[in-house]
Order: sequence, then C-alpha cells, then structure tokens
Amino acid sequence: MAKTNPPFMSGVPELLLLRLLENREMYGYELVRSIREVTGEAISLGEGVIYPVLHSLERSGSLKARRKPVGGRTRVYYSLTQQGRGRLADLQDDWRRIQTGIETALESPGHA
Amino acid sequence: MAKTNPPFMSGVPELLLLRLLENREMYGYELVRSIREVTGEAISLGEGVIYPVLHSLERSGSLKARRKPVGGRTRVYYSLTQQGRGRLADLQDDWRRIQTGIETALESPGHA
DNA sequence: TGTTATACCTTTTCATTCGAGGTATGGTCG
DNA sequence: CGACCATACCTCGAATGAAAAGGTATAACA
Repeated sequence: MAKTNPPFMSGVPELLLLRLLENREMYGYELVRSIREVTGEAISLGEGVIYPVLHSLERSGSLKARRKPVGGRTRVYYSLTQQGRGRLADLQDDWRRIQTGIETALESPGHA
Repeated sequence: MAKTNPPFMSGVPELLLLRLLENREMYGYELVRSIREVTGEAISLGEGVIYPVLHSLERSGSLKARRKPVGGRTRVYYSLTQQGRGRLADLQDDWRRIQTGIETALESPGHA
C-alpha cells in the first residue's frame, strides 16, 4: 500500500521527470530532490519510483543517459530526446484535459 | 495497462462518484452517464470501473445502497454517508495538493 | 421479431507506485 | 582512526486499482 502521496499519482512521476529534464540534463539523485522543490513540497517521490521510471523512459527512447564521473563518484545524467519532447507534450495535454474535467466536476452546481 | 483515459486517473473514479452523490442519490448506470457530462466529456468511465468502485465504497461505509423498483426494472440507488462526506473532503484535499504541485512544476522557469 | 437502450454484475489483466532493502564512496567530526 | 552521514546508484516484492471484455435480463421501439 502506501499512505504517503496516495491517489492521483498515476503518470505523475513520468510527467515531472520529463518536465524537469526539459530544462537541462540531471541525474537521478538530483531529480529526487528537485521534485520535492519544484512542486512546493507537495509531491515527494522516492528513489524506488524514480530509478525504474528513468530506466523505462530510456528504454522507450524518451531519454538518453550519459555516465559522468564527478569527484570519484559516477553520476548518470539523463537528457530529453526529441521523442521525449513529444511524449512530454502528450502527457501535458492529457494532464490539462483531466485536470480541467475534474475542476469542472468539482465546481459544478449543487455546492451547498 | 489500458490506453483509453490513461495516466492521471488514479483515485479519480472514487472522487467523481463521491462528488456526484454529494448532491443527490443516483444509480450506477446514471452515474456512468453523468461523469461524462459533468467533466465536459473529458473523462469517460465504463461500467467495469464504476460498479466495482461503488461496491467497494459501500463496503467501506462511504456509501449506502437502496434498491428501488422503477417500472419493472430495479435500480440500485447510492447515497453518501457521513463517513463518505469525510472521505470526499479528504480526496478533494489530496487532489488540490497534487494539482497545485504539478501546476507549480509545469509553470516553473526555463519555459523557453 | 429483432435490435437497441437500460441496468446490473464479475473476472482477468497488467501497469505502476511504493517501501524496504542492498552496495559503495566521500566527507566530517571527535 | 573509526563512526556516521550524505551522496549515488540499484532491485525486488507487494499491493493497488483502472480498464476491457464478457455476461445476464428486461423494456421499448420499429
């Protein structure tokens, strides 16, 4: 189970990763921290979520990875491919659609 | 998974059902149609989604059901319990939190 | 009479999130 | 020096739950 972020999280890790990588290449551990920041602490995703999603996005061609040694340690930097940009655009559209639909429903009449 | 409504749908069926039943009691088949309407056609949920969720919400005490014969047919009307109202409030809070977080992320700098 | 709309339901599939765990290095502090 | 924490990568297993497809039966309509 998991009572941390709960519902409404499907597709969200993928969307946020792609969005962050739209600006510049970043590495996994960094992305984990960034997600907390850019969402205003509203969303926190563990490494157990991030790494598998990164790997799957790389496999599907949305991201490309590049290993880069930094001070004895090795970081894996990810960047968006052209396909990744398309995927991001699609996900953003999906998100807007769902978001608008729900907003409409929540705000609709009968509201006491 | 399933490529119809795809991402961003987790928790959404439950939220919409509770929201609709906040106004008045309704039956399953009616709810299926209503969801399309109140979301401005943005979200469409089949009976295979709706019925199981209704049953689970009843089991967990958020809804109560009442069988009502209508012109030879029998409809099962659902209405919100007090607990269901609490659950709806919680889900709405969750939704606002996630929604705001994502909006913040999508709108943040580096937007070309 | 047959087809469509209403109305309920279940079973199976399968993607995905999450927590928990695991490895290894670098830096800091007493 | 030894302990400890932060960094940095990773995998596995469990649980969740949305969706499709299929199933029954009655009413209405042409």
